[in-house]
Amino acid sequence: MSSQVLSTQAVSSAHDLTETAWLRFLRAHAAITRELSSRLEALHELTLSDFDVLVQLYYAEGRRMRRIDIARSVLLTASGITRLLDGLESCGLVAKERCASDARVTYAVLTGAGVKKIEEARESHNADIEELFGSRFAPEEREQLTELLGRLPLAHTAEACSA
Amino acid sequence: MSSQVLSTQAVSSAHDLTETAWLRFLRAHAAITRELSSRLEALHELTLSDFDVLVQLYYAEGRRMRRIDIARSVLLTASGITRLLDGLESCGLVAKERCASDARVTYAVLTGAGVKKIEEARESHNADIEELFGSRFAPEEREQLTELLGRLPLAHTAEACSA
DNA sequence: GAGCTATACTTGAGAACTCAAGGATCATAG
DNA sequence: CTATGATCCTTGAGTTCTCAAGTATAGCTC
Repeated sequence: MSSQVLSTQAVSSAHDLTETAWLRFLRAHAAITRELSSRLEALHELTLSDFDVLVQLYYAEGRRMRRIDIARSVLLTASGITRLLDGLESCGLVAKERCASDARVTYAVLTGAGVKKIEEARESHNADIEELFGSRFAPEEREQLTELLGRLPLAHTAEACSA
Repeated sequence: MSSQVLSTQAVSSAHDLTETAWLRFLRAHAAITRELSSRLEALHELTLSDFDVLVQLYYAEGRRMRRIDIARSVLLTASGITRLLDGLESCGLVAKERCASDARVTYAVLTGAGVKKIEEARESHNADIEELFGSRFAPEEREQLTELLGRLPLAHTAEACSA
């Protein structure tokens, strides 16, 4: 790490290489999410997590999901989701809905305002992602990168999303 | 995103590809750092950020750095560093040191205990990184990945580290 | 149908940040 | 030498999470 690790030259053993790659991964994540979330906040008053949840709901069947499934798909804890949805509910973007067959679960449903919001926000946000992330790579590099990243642990996401 | 975006099959346009790659990047980061930091905490009572700062100091000249430079290299704000170092100082891993030539700056210096701590922690932590991240890739894939990640915005890290 | 365990959700307390503001020192320009 | 502005650091307040504990419901087993 430090000087050696982030400069390209000192890359030598397989081990240092892993360290370099990991450090770049970490720093890039910090730098990009910082910028993305500040833009998202400024333009749409949404957190990156808010946005993430909204998009999950947007694509879900009936634009509705169990809270626990949201938690798993965006990698937050159940209690994190409770608090996050509290916010989105008080903004009128999401509503609660009881489940007929299981009284333990409450669905989160996207409201009309929520749909509108996410459609607006997605435009600028996708452009930002393209600028800060995607545009760095040629088409076939994108595929490579996507494939490589796909080998990393994604926790429950893959399962939750391949359903 | 959602179903389409994280499954490999629905990958089609360049745009969706960027979205997929970005989502994988985000989720992988969440999943890996969660696991890494829980192991680090359990074995060594260190945060991922603590560790990061400690390693930066470990490799710095004289094992000493200005707080502002630490902030830039690990991508935290100055105030975040103040609080983080407060913790490390009260654990005796790091000490303050006045700068002779500039009274505004206080250095953070790694103590003997700090050196020992980081050398211990690095062993298991590097193994964890290898397990959760590096081991997913063949040697030449590591180089590819490292190169690709190097094109992403790393904020001040590159400058701070190439010095 | 009584008890057990598992699941879904919420809540209180606390960790790890951020931002905005303030204090101290430095560097420069007049 | 003195004002001006930049830089380094800290602090108070607020945000967004987490973990642990608690409540309520479900389903299974005997």
